[in-house]
Amino acid sequence: MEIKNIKHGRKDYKMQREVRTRYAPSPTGYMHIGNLRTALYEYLIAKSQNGKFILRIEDTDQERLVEGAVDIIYKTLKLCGLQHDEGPDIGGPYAPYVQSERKDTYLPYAKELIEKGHAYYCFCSKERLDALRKEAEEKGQTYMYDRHCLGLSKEEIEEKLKSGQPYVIRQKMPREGSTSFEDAVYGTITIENNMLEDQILIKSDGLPTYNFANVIDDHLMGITHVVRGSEYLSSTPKYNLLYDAFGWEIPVYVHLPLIVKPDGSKISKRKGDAGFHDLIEMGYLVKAIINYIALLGWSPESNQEIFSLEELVKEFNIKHISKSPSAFDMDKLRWFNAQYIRAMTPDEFYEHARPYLEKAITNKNIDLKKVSKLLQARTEVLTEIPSKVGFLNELTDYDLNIYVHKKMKTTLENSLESLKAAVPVLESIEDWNEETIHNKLLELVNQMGIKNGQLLWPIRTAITGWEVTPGGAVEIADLLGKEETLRRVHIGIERLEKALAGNC
RNA sequence: GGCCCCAUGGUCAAGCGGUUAAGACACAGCCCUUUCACGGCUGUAACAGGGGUUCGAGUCCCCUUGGGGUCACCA
Repeated sequence: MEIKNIKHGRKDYKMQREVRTRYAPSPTGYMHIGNLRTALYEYLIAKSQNGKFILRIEDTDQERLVEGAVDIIYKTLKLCGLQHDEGPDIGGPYAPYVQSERKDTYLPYAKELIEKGHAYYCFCSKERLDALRKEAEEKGQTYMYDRHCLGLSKEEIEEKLKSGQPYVIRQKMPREGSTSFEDAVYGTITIENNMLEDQILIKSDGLPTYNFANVIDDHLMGITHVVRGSEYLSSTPKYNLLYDAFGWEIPVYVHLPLIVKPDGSKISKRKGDAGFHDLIEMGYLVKAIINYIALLGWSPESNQEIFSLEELVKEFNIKHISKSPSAFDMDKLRWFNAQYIRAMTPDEFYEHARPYLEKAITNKNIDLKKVSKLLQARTEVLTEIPSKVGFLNELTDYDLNIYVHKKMKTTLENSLESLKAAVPVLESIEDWNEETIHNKLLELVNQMGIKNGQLLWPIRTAITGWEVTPGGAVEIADLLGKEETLRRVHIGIERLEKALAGNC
């Protein structure tokens, strides 16, 4: 009862403490979409409680280091607006924030553990370990370190140390009982202690393993909420044993469900799955990506779907994080992207579309801004722009059958009539713009006593040569200009006449 | 294989013992309309299976099945 009260008091204290989360990537050069979401949630958890978001680089595995990877991390966080409050590039009260630069801080803690009886030196060679592993495998057993070095006497250890024999430091796990912990999303998790291996804390190169460094650094840096992927769920008891051995307060754990591919398998760089930067290159907007992944594994209380980062900060709540893995759905991302495109002002969209338009449209007479207006409601992903505007450059050969449209009630014959009738009307337009073209053409429709489509469909067909185009006859005629429009209409007339004559 | 976790339409998901089981994407149809889009409306579609508990179970418990994670001197 008393203990319970103490714990309770501690919890209250914790609630008053400043919330501190950390994003702790290892610099391997690829921004996995799941990692990004972890960073996002860490940011949201901190910011929604007026806390701090810290960036820490976990580079204790020097073999996996990738040049420039840290810059990718900075760049991505910045692009996404996930501005950290402390980190290697901006410093902070707990610097340094790169684990390789904190190399010397870990060993003393490991030694403290040895003194307390929670860890021990191990001099086993890689060969011996491999042989052990192989043997276990052949017997169909689960390999676990046999504690060979636990029995070493103090003298033996001294001697080996003195002779410079390479060593690691292992955590000594309890062999009986079980360890439970509370996860903010998964609830209580219990694992039998005999499932816990005497994991390595300090590697033979003197650097700590993740398993050790994360505990030391999280404590030293005052991290209150440890947020990470659910793959760490089963090793969390090991970390808690460490916290307990040191007498440190255990942080709040927030394990996140995985993001998987539509077929349920996990996303991997090796299989060529798209990372964050690939999505950007594919024409997706940063804000759309953030919005989408925020909703992959978390849901707001309302039915709102479109969220700015600021709104997410307001709405985010750990309680609504789900436990089951979610599939990354490109279609839905596309939809979000389209939503963001439509929400832009015409000028904003133009700025985004311009690079694509400039590359795709070689016809210098075309007003790109007008094209951009036509495209905004018809674009879901920026990269699809080029495929929609080719007809503006030049009129290519087209199948005359596209003049025939059932719903428009157009045929080769009446298309020819319409085009012929349109020529003098178009020629008579002095001030060539959408309004004048529109008015004149509709006037003609009235005169001819036909439906709009019967005149406009053939014109659009003649001046584009495409069955489907962004914009109708009027907009496109305006874009092409009077001369080019008439030139293309005449080509249409010629080709239709030829075809009809041939048929008779 | 041992251990851990998960399980509502094709996908993302709401739901906290009593609901006609939301909403979104995708799909289909209709409307708008000079094509295509946009927009609007409508529709198809789900509680994995079996046992309990309860007056009553998607909601709680157990089993089965399925999926995922984890078992490194990687994180």
